Parts: sequence; structure tokens; C-alpha cells
Amino acid sequence: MNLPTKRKEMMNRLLKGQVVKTVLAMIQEGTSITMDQVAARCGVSKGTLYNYFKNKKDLLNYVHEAVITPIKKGSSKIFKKNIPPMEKIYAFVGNVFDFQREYPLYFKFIQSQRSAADAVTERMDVVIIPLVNVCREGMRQGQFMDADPYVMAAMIFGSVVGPFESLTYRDEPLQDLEKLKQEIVRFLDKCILKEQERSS
Amino acid sequence: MNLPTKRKEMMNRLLKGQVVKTVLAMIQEGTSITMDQVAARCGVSKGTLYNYFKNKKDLLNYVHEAVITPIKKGSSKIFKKNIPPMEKIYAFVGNVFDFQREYPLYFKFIQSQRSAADAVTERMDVVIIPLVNVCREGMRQGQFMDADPYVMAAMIFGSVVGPFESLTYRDEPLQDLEKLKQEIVRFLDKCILKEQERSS
Amino acid sequence: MNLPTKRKEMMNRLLKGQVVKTVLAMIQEGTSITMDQVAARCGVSKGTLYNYFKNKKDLLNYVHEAVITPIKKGSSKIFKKNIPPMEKIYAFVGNVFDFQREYPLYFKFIQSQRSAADAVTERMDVVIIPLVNVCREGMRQGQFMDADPYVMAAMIFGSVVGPFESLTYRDEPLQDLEKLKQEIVRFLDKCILKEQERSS
Amino acid sequence: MNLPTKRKEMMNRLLKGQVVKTVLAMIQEGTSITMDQVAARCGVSKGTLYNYFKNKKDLLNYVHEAVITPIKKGSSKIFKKNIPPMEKIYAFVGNVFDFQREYPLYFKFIQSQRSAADAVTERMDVVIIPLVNVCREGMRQGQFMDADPYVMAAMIFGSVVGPFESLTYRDEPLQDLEKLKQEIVRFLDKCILKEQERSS
DNA sequence: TATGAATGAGACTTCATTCAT
DNA sequence: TATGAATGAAGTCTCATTCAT
Repeated sequence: MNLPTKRKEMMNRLLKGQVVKTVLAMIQEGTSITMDQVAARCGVSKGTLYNYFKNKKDLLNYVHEAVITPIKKGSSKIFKKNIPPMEKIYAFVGNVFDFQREYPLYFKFIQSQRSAADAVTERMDVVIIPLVNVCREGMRQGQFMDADPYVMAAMIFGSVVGPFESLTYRDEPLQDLEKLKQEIVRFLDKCILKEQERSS
Repeated sequence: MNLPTKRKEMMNRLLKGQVVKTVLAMIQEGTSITMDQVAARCGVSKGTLYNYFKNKKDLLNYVHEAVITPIKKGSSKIFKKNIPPMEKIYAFVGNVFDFQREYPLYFKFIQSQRSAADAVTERMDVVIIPLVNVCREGMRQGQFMDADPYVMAAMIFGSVVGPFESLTYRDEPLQDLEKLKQEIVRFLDKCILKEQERSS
Repeated sequence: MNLPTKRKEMMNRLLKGQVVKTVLAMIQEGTSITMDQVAARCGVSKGTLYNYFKNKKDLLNYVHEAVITPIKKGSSKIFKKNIPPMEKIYAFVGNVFDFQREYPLYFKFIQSQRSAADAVTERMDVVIIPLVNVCREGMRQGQFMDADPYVMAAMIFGSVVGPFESLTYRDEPLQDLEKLKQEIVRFLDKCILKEQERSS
Repeated sequence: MNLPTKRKEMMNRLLKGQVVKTVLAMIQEGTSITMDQVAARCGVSKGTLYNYFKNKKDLLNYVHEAVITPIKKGSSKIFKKNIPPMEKIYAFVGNVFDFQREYPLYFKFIQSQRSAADAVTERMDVVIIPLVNVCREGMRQGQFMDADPYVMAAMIFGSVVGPFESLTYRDEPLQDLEKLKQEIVRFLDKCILKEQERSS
């Protein structure tokens, strides 16, 4: 790789990174994503944007990938690990808390920029189906309670992701996320594990 | 009420009903909602649409109301009833199953047509907060397990609504919704009630 | 003329009169003239309006005629009279004051509903040209000062019609229109008549 | 200022100037001003128009400013000068003749694009009220005849601006505007000044 | 004849995309 | 390669006019 190419590569990453940050900020704010606005807030011209992205859809796909990749990676790493199923659940909780900012952002992104159908599909592929498999595994190994794995997976997803949405609606604000995490883990234990398997 | 007024009233309902059906179908499909398209698919001209709705926002609000009103009504009736907390949870499950089509539609609607913030707010006000209150009530009365009520409410919501989304993703399709309902109820029993309170 | 025809004729006049009043009021208010609004304010349906007027242009023409006809009549009667030229000027002043409401209305009408060119043409035909002729007559008879008759006519028009527009802009409001009229007449005397012809 | 900015600035002026010319021509013709038509006659696309003007109102305001600014400037310069009142009147006549094209255009513009009320207000503020003040000054100094200053101002305005409108209606066309100006000045002298003040 | 719901041409405006510089 | 002016398709909305009842 020669110098100019290196330089180009750097510019490429710099700008694309800026685009991701900008678009996510705009989604957070609820402002509508126009190429004009993205260009202006990235400090480049609209034309330049089109040198880096084929079109708007391409740009949004890039942002989407940028958001989902770390989450996906974390998830797949967890679910592929050779550890007991309940450990996978704990790891999943940890992952969601680690990406406490990216998670809602990701959902906001697919909600606002993709069709509802796409949003569901993605959630299924990335989170629910793997969770279903973990539940099945846990049941097969006799550690998890018997239940419809799809119901159990939905329960897990709800219990872990849902509380983040209600954070600002609590009567008495919760400062310590660590405490919330422990609450969730304790709760999942009781809902998932057979009694004899529970530590507490 | 004289005849012409009656007739007009009927037409009014007919068209507005048609609009609701059409818009929901379009959201389902993921096609973007334009006044042109809505008019065309309702078999009327664009102008006619504007005789019935002040503007696009008004039209979407109408659809929103049409979807949310029965759900809200059902919800508030349940949560105001003077019955044991767990009965309220059962009734809530029943309500979601009764509106098995409207529920996801409703969430798709607010996701696609409103800001993400609005979507969350609505979900909070209509479902989560009442569920939180029911959980608090159950805990105070000693029937529910001790837990963070927000976590428990999120769990309930996830367990009841989530499975509908995964219906089409199941390995072996589930024909009998009644069975799913029983599964969910059984599962909620185990997650919510203290052991001595459980029937089974 | 049989009864039903008579009745029809009456309805015709009644509605058309109402339309004239309504349209003029709307022009006065500065609200935009739509067939919907005219119909509503006349207490009839839009369809009915189209039974009485071929189209909007036709309706506006009717209003125009209704406003201009009395003014025109008054004017032409004055200018055709066999009286000394200065008497015609006095009569013109009287006519403008008699139609103190209709005059500005008329000008507002042609300004808002017709092209600027039409407005000028009408003013020329109805007022300026006759005034020019009176001035010429007065000069020929040796009673009026020598001047360009078009300038003198413009002066007369300005002096008589202009003050109505400035009524609300006066430092100290003028209640008595009669006094204004005398001021104008006195002023015109000095501007138009040769000195030996002046009464005062 | 660097080259591209200079260039842009030039284009900016070129197009905006073209727009002013076009809109005034359309008003002159009596054709209705639509963004489509303005764009077409300026040889640009509708979108381009919106790159230069925020919206239609903004565009019309620009045209309005372009027409009124030179007139206003000329007027205010005259009326603020420290010269005898009659000299101000002469200067006013000169100004109107200098802007012989812009003056009627200006009035046509506000008549066709603004409410009648606005049109009157503008005429009052820009021309009549200053004239009223000059008349008062002249009367106080004993050079002008005693009269209602509002009537005298209206007379002056009518005498100076009116003849332009009747130009094309004259029996024998007047080629020499200088002659008309002298006629008007001579006429105003007789109408405004006390006899002992007149030069002729 | 009266009604007013339906119509659709046409107005204003936005914004993704192109392209000359 | 960067720029941003120009473009025009597509969207929202208004309103004069028609026509079935």
C-alpha cells in the first residue's frame, strides 16, 4: 500500500466515522436525516458524501453496519462459547449493559430508518433466535425450567432490554446501573432455573 | 338526524374505516404512506381525502386513535378492576390475545409514523406503568415475588407481546394460539407468584 | 310574467344581492375570495352559486358591475349635465362624498380582483377622461386656469379621492366629513379657477 | 473574497436580478405569479429558485425591496434635506420623473401582491406623510397657502403621479417628458404658493 | 332547483442526485 | 478529489368545477 492510498484510506475512515457519529446523533435528536444536513454537520459538501457513498441507502446501510457489528460480534461470541447455558444468559446481560448506549441507539435506528418488518427480522436473527437456542440447550441439559423456548427468550429479552426504556419513567430515579443489573440477574435466575440449580 | 345526514355519516365511517385499513396495510407492507397512495388504494381522489381529513397529520392521528383506542380501553378496564393483581395479569394476557392483530400493528404504527421517543412514551403510559402498579400491588399484598417492579413489568410485557413477533420464525409453526396463551400464563405464574401462591 | 317566474326572479335578486354584499365584505376584510367561503357566508351551497353564476369570473364580474354601475351612473349624469364646468367639478366632489363608502371599495375591488392594467383602464374611462374633458371645457370658456388638462384632472382626482385614504392616518382624527368637503372645494377653487372667477 | 465566492455572488445577483425583472414583467402583463412560471421565464428549474429564495413570500419580498428601496432612498434624502419646502416639492417631482418606470411598477406591485390595506399603508408612510410634513412646514413659514395639509399632499401626489398613468390615454401622445414636468411644476406653483411667493 | 361530496389540475415545497468547475 | 449549484421527481395541499341525489 503506497502513501497516497494510505492517506486516502485514512480520509475514508475519518469521514465515514464522522458520518456514523452524525447520523446517530441526528436520530437521537429526532431530526430528519437529509443528505444536506449530514454533509453540513460533517463539515463536507454534499458532493463529497456521494464520493464516499453510492447513495443515501448506502450511507444508511453503512451506519447500520457500524452500529450492529459490535453488538452482533459480542452476541455471537457469547452464544458460540462453550459455557453452561445460564452463563450465556449472564454474558448476554453483561453485553447489553456494556452496550447500554448502543443498544437503544440500534433499535432507534432500525425503527426510524428501516421498515418495521426489517426491524423485527433483525431483532430475531441477532438476539431472539440465539436466545431460543440457549434456552433449548438449557432445557435439554435439565438446568432450565420446561417452557416454550420462544416465550422464555421473549421474556429474557424483555427483562433485559425493557428496563432501559423505563429508566426515565421511574418514580425514584435509579442511579446505579450495577444494582439494576443485579436485580435483573436475580430475577432471571428465578424465572429460568429449576429450583435445585439456583445459587440463592 | 335526517336522512342525508345519516347517509353522510355512513359514508364518513365507511371511508375513514377504509383509510384505517389501508394505512395499516401499507405499514404492514413497509410501503411509505403518501396521500396519493392512500387515496389510490382507497379508490378515491386525493381531494376527497382532504374532505375527510384536514391534512396528513390529521389522517395519521385518526388511524392512530383507531388502533389505540380499543387497546387503551381494554387495558384501562382491566387495570381499574377490583380483582387480585394476578387476575389483572391474566386479563392483560387475554386482552393482548384478543387484540392479537391490533397489538403488533399498533406498535408498528407508532414506530413508523412517530418519533422513537413518542413510541416509547406511549408504550410506557398505556402498558408498562399500569403493569408496574399491578406488580407493586401484588408485592405489597405478599402474593408476588419481591423484585424491581419495572423489571417485572418489562418481563411481563416481553413475555406476552414478544412471542407474537417470533410466531413466523418458529421452526415448527404453532397453529393453536390457545396453547401459546396457556404456555405464557403458566410461565408467568412461575416468574411472578411466590411458590405458595401457585395453583400448580 | 307568471308567479313561479316572478318568484324565481325574486330569489335571483335576493341571492345575487347577498353575494355582492358578501364579496365586498370579504375584500374589505382582506380574506381571500373562494367559492366555498362565498357560499358559506351567503348561507347557500356551492352548487347553488353555480346555478346563479356560470363560474367564478362571472360572479366577480357581477359584483364588479354592481359596484361600478351607481358610480358610473352618477358620474355620467354629472358630466353630461348642461351646467358650467366648475359646477360639474363641485358635483363630482359631491358624488365622491355621497359614495364615500363605495368609492374605496370599488378601487379595492379592481385592485384585488383584476389586473393592474384593468384597474388603470377603468379609472381612466370612468373618472379621469371625463374630468379631462371638463377641464378642457373650463379652459375653453376662460374660467379655468390654463394648464395641461391631464395634469389638472389628475390633481382633481388626487385631491378628492386621496384624502379618504389618509383619514385614519391623521394626527388628530377628523370627525366631520362635511368640513373636509368644504376644505377640498375651497382648495380646488384656488387651484382651478382664474382669480377673477373666484367667489372668495 | 476568493474566486468561487465572487463567482457565486455574481450568479446570485444575476439570477435575483432576472427574477425581479421577470416578476415585474408578469405583473405588468397581469399574468399570475407562480413559481413554475417565474422559474420557466428565468430559464431555471423550480428547485433553483428555492436555492435562492426560502419560499414564494421571500421571493416576492425581495422583488418588493428591489423596487421600493431606490424610491424610498430618493424620497427620504429629499425630505431630510435642509432646503426650503417648495424646493423639496420640486425635488420630489424630479424624483418621480427619475423613477418614471419604477414608480407605477411599485404601485402595481403592492396592489397585486399585497393586501389593499398594505398598499395604502406603504403609500402613506413613504410618500404622503412626508409630503404632509413639507406642506405643514411651508404653511408655518408663510410661503404655502393655508389649506388642510392632507388635502394638499393628496393633491401633490395626484398631480405628479397621476399624469403618468394617463400618458397612453392622451389624445395626442406626449413625447417630451421634460415638458410634462415643467407643466406640473408650473401647476403646483399656482396651487401651493401664496401669490407673492410665485416667481412667475 | 338545491345540495355538497367528489374530483383533479395546479400551486407550493423538499430533497436525493447529478455534474460542471 | 472536492464542491455546491442545478435539477426534477415526488410529496402536501387548495380550490374551482361537476354531478348524482
